[in-house]
Amino acid sequence: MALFLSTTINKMDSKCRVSVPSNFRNSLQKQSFKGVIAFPSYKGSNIDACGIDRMERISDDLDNNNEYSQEEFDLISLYFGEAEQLPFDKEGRIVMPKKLIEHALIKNEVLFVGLGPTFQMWNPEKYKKIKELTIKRASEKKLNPRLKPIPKGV
Amino acid sequence: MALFLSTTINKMDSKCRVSVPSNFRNSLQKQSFKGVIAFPSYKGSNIDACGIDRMERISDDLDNNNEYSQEEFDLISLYFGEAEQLPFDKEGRIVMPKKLIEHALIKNEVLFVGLGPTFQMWNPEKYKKIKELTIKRASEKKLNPRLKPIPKGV
DNA sequence: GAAAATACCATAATATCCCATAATATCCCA
DNA sequence: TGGGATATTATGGGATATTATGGTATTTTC
Repeated sequence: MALFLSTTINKMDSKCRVSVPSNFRNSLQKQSFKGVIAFPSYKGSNIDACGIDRMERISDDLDNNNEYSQEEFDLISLYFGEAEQLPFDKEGRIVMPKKLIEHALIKNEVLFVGLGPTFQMWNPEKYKKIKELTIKRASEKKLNPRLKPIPKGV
Repeated sequence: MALFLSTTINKMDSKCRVSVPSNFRNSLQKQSFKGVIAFPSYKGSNIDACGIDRMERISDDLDNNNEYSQEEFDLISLYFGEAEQLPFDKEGRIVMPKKLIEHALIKNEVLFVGLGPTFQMWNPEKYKKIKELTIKRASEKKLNPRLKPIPKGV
């Protein structure tokens, strides 16, 4: 499974092309579809993304595992419908579709942030605000930003 | 699991390259990503680091374990975004990103401290000060500096 | 045929490789 | 156990490759 880490800001040009950061690209290039799967996030004004591998796994799970409730099933199905398949060009760029640009309020810069098995794309300014808010809320609730004890000696 | 022990100071050159101490390198070289995962510490001006194995476990846990609250999830996600993936060059060096250099106020030397499953990187002078402070506080509180029995698997 | 999408080429900046060296650590055998 | 022989480090610098980013040409699509 891909593991996406770190944060990068890249420019989007007049043709809506953006370079996917090379460290993200490396794991995506190895997958059966050479590119990015992207959705509008239902939580906020950003784009959720991953590689095709993850989609295939979710698809298999949906097919074979009956533990999903009807609501969950419907929601996941919606996701598939909204997913955009964005292939790399020779230079490792993707073209941002208008829908996603509008949803994430992207202007001429795209922030890529790794979230482990997935990553997100943001308008850098929006991201900064949300990040600060998250930290503020966490400190108000006295959440310890340390990772929980991880099973088996991590 | 990697076990990082002892302390070393190495030089950072004009290209921001630093040799990772060979005893640290040995266990990191065996992991699936040959290099170091590094974050700005949330506690102070130093860098927290580990190998990719640890991140993969955390990532899997985050993906499969639904016990996290939304706040916790968001906070951990931030961590992934701040993580830097630093590959070894052929000589066993990593390149320190500007962000981390600034966070840890590193000049031209990097101190590596082993902390068992993880390690830290410091500006040597900062570390010295913190260390002295820690010892002073402990002696004021008459803390017994003996190691406690360590929970299983750490 | 016009507009949009895609492929192709160019380039500056950056990162990585590759080689060299001195210092240190490790080995090995008398 | 000593001490020379060998290997491994940490470190430096120049050559090479990769990235991110443009722009132009060619192909689609309707």
